[in-house]
Amino acid sequence: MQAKLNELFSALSDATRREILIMLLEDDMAVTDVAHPFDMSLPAISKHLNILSNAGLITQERRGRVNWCKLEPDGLRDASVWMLSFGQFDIPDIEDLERLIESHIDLTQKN
Amino acid sequence: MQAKLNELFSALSDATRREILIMLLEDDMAVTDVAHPFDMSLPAISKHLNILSNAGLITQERRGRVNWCKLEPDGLRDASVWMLSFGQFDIPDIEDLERLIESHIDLTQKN
DNA sequence: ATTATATTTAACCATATGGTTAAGTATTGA
DNA sequence: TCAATACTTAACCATATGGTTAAATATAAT
Repeated sequence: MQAKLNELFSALSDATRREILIMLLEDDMAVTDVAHPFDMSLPAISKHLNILSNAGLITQERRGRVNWCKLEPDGLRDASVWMLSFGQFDIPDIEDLERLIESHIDLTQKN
Repeated sequence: MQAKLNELFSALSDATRREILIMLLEDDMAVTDVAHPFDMSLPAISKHLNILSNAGLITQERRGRVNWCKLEPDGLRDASVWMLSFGQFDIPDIEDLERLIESHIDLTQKN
């Protein structure tokens, strides 16, 4: 369990990977399309996608020569449970959530 | 903001640091006492505590020669908001939370 | 059959991370 | 004043991480 949490939080600790997750909120994507907005080589993105897969945050399904990347909605669950179990911080208010969701949308539109 | 989230998730990606946070749920602790249950040198723990401080997850207050470590309850907030904003995963059920809180208690008793 | 597309694998590099030991700095107690 | 306590800082080391380019693989299109 600790190893799994290590992997999860570690996967989330990189901004590129978090952006990829946000992009995948919109829709499933091919690896090349995931790579497009980033100023980074395809192999680099491929590595990031592997890390996200291993952490259980996405799944990849190859159809023909295209590898489709798809958000794994329950992937964040364990990390979320771990954090909420602290129960020490104020429950994030709705406005914070809304502001952040907006910013996700801004981001996906920009790219 | 991305840099802050990097720091936060990165701080949480290490099992030693997560255990320290759980220990601090019980009470504030001196550095030496934090170090005690771990099979690791004091400087190593000191580094971990710095990382937790920089991530905003704990605060340290020196009184005399003792540096008291204290959980920063709102420290997890930003990371939590980020994760909840995905809103894609099932809300963690109460039983999961309770089971995990129990396991935290077991852990602090063991040490 | 050949070429283009989509992606991964391999080899490499610089920097970051997590540990160590040894030495340094305050503060407290005898 | 001298020694013990509670740390932190410095220097170092091995391995991990995040990037690169070049080559390999598999499928699709011509």
